[in-house]
Amino acid sequence: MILRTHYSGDITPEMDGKEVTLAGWAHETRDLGGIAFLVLRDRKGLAQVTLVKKLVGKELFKSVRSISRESVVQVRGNVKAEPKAPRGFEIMPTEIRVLGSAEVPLPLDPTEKVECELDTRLDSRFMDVRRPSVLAAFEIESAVLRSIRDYFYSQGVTEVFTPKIVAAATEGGTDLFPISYFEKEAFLNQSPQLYKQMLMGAGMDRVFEIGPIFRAEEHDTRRHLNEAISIDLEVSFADDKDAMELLEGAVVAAYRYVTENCLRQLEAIGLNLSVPKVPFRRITYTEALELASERDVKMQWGDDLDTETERFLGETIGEHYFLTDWPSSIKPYYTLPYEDRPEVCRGFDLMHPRMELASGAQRVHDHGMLVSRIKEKGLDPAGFEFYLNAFRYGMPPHAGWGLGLSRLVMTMLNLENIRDAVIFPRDRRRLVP
RNA sequence: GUCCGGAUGGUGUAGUGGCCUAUCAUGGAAGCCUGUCGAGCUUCCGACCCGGGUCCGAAUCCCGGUCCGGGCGCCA
Repeated sequence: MILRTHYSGDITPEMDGKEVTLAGWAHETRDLGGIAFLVLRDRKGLAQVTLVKKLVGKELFKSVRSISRESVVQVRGNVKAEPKAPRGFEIMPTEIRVLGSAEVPLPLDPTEKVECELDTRLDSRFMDVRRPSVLAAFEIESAVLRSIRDYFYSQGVTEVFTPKIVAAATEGGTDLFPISYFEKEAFLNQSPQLYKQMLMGAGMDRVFEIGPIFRAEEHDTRRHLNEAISIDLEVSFADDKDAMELLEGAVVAAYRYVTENCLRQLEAIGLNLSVPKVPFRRITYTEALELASERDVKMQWGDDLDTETERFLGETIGEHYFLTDWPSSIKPYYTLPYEDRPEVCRGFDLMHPRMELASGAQRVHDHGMLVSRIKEKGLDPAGFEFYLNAFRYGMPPHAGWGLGLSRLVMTMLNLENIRDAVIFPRDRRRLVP
């Protein structure tokens, strides 16, 4: 049995006289002597419950005074259109039940009147999410996921799951978290990359996966976490240009869906969101260096972009853009080099002015070339056998990318810290809650 | 990892050697109040991160630790 008939946000003055039951949290109470107000909050908004002493009787009136802030309450009563009340209506209660009382003092202030540091908020995340602007960000994140899934389905992409527990640190580069797997050593996967490529060899043609990735790096910034959600796509019989179109398509689909369907949440955050225009600008790595050379001469062709250069490019360009044609030396072995100039490869990054959102590439699909690229990177092909086998019996040309969900949401909502876009973030220090 | 900054009631803060029996807001307790909507008014409650040192005297200065924030690095 559902304990409410309506959410606060669903009630309008036109429902005057209707009996409703609301359930939520005691956002605040105000006792004026002969009249008292209880503001009830649920996920869709606030509703004012008005208690007139003479109407509700001493008992019920008195009971409201004993309800602590943030206690869970159920209120049965009648809607009354009332111009003096917020949103033009109030609830005239016949019954108020406390379903879960809240202790005092609270670990933070859910009414958002008193500021609160991020660390304090994360320690009591369950209460932090009661704050309307915090809840709104996570509801928008859900909308982003929904819209991107819808977009993928409209493009004929199949959703898959690949293992997060893997045998070895086969991808080189970043640090993996080791775990104990019965009598064997295992790791938490840092990317579904190898698996989604194998599924191209499996003939699944177009796949996507939305799932966690784990990186054991010691980075400690506002835009890095050790556990993140990655939106990964891989498509066969397609090249890097096709993959970029699908990427900008997914991003714009998300922005469009949010602007059309999350008005209440955007208002709670105080954000006026506009949809970026496609196609996004394409800028080659070499062009980016030339742009940056006006200010920064430290960068040499072949270096990865440092934070300062990245920020300069963002400020100069001012909107989403693709960085293409990277030096092969700083992209992973599975990125396809250009045939006529192998020092440059068909890898790309999707950039927001504030940071990198996604990276992808046209992949190497020739078995022999892949083996030599692995060797060139100083890795041992023997460790990649399970992966390389998929390239020996008919692997189609393919391309794909991985997009950071939290970075997408963070940049969309202009959040200061990536932890504002993850309900229970895992960073260098935080393992609880 | 590294550099810089910080740690004061439940929460957010003021306070740069004595004026601190520590400021303000929010909150909590008690009371008044029939239209609040960041309600108002009265009274009360509640804090200097830990350890060592300097000094007649330390929230304040020094050393070490812990934790936190920001920058950079690291990051296919």
